[in-house]
Amino acid sequence: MSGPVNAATCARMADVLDPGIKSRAGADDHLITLVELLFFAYRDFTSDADQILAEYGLGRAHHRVLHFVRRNPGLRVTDLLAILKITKQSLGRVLNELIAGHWIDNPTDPDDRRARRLTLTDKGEALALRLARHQVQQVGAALSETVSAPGVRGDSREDQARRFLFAMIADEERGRVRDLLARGDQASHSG
Amino acid sequence: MSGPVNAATCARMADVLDPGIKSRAGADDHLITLVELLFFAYRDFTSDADQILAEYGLGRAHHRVLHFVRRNPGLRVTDLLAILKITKQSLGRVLNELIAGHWIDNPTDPDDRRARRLTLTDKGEALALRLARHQVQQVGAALSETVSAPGVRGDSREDQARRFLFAMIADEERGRVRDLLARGDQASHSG
DNA sequence: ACAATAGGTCAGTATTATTGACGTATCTCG
DNA sequence: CGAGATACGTCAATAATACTGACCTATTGT
Repeated sequence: MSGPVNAATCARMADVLDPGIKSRAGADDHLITLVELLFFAYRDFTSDADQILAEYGLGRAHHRVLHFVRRNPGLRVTDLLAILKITKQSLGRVLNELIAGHWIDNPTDPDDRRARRLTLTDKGEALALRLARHQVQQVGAALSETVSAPGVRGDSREDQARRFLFAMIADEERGRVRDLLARGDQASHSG
Repeated sequence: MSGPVNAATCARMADVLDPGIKSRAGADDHLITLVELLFFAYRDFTSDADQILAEYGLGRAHHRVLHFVRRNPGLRVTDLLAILKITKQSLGRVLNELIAGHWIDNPTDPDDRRARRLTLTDKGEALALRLARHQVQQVGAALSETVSAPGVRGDSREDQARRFLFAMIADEERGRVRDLLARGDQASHSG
C-alpha cells in the first residue's frame, strides 16, 4: 500500500516530528500547526488526483461528482447540490460535461419523473475507481505512517492528528513543511 | 465558538459515529470515508474564515498570504511561492491587493536589495490574528470532541483520524454527512 | 386548479488560477 | 569587470470554478 512502513520510515518520522513542531508550544499556539498541516495535506492530497484527471481534460469539480455518484449510485441532482454546496448553475456545467463525455448517465426516475438518478457509465466507473483506489492508497499509507515515535507513549489526540496530516503530505514536501512549521513556531515565541 | 464540549456532545458523537460508518467495512473500503471526511472537513473549515474575509472584500487567497506572513514575518515572495505552489502572477495580484489595502508591507531587504521582506501592518496583524484565533478554536474544539466512544477502548489510528475529521465538520452538517457516509458504505457492499 | 418540487438554462460577473513573454535591479562568482 | 543567476514585477490572454438573478418546463401532491 504505497510504500512499506519500515524502520527507516519510522525513524524519519520521529526525527522529523518530535523535536521542533511540538516543542516551545505555549497555550493554544501549537494548534495553529494543525491548521497549516490541514492546508498542506489537502493541497498535496488533491494534486495527485488532479494529475490523473488532467489526462482526460477533467478537473477537480468533475472528480467530486464522480466520487459521490460512485459512492451513492442513483443520487439526485438536488442531493449533489446539498453535498457540494454549490449552485445549480455551477453544477450544471460540470454535470453536462460529464454526461456529454459519457462518464455519467442521468436516466429519469420512474417513480418521480421530475428527478434524474445519476449513475456512472462503465467508463465513468473505471475512472472513478482508479481515482478512489489511488486516494485510498494515499490515506492508507498515511495511516500506516501515523505511528507514535519510538519510546514515546501516550500520544495525545493532537499528536495523532498532527502525525496523520503530516503523513498526508507528499514525501518531497515534508522537509520543507517541517522547516516552515518549526520556523513559524519559533517566530511566534520570540516576537 | 463552535460550542462547549459537554456530555451531550460526546453522547451524540458516539451515537453518530459508531454504528454505521465503520461497520460493514470490507478490505480497504472504509478508508474511502476518510477521503470524504477530509473533503467535508476542509469545506467547512475554510467556509468560516471565508465569511470573515468577505467583510473586508478579501478571499481565501488573501487569507493564505496573511497566515503565512503572520507565522513567518519577513518571508520573501519566493518563499511564499514555494509554500503556496502557485505562479508568480497569481500571487502578484493577491499581494498587490494586500499591499494596496495596507494589510501588508514589503520593505526591501537591506542585506539583499533584490528581495522584499513581507510583514504585516498593524491592520493586517489584527485581521490575521482574528482569523487565526478563530481557526485555532475550531481545531481545538474538534480535538476536544475527538474522543473514543464510551466503552470502546483501543481506537485505531484510523478511528482517531475519522473522529477528528468528523469533528471538524460544521455542527449542522454532521447529520447529513453521517447519513451519506452510511449510505455510501451500504451501497458499496450491496452492489 | 394551484403550489411546491426537480431540473434545466441564459446572461453576466468574480475569484483564483494558468502559460508565455518581457524587463529591471541586484547579487555572486570566476 | 562581466556573465549569469536570482528576486521581483508586469502585460496579455485564457481557463476553471464559482456566483447572482431571472426564467422556463415538467411533474407531483394537495
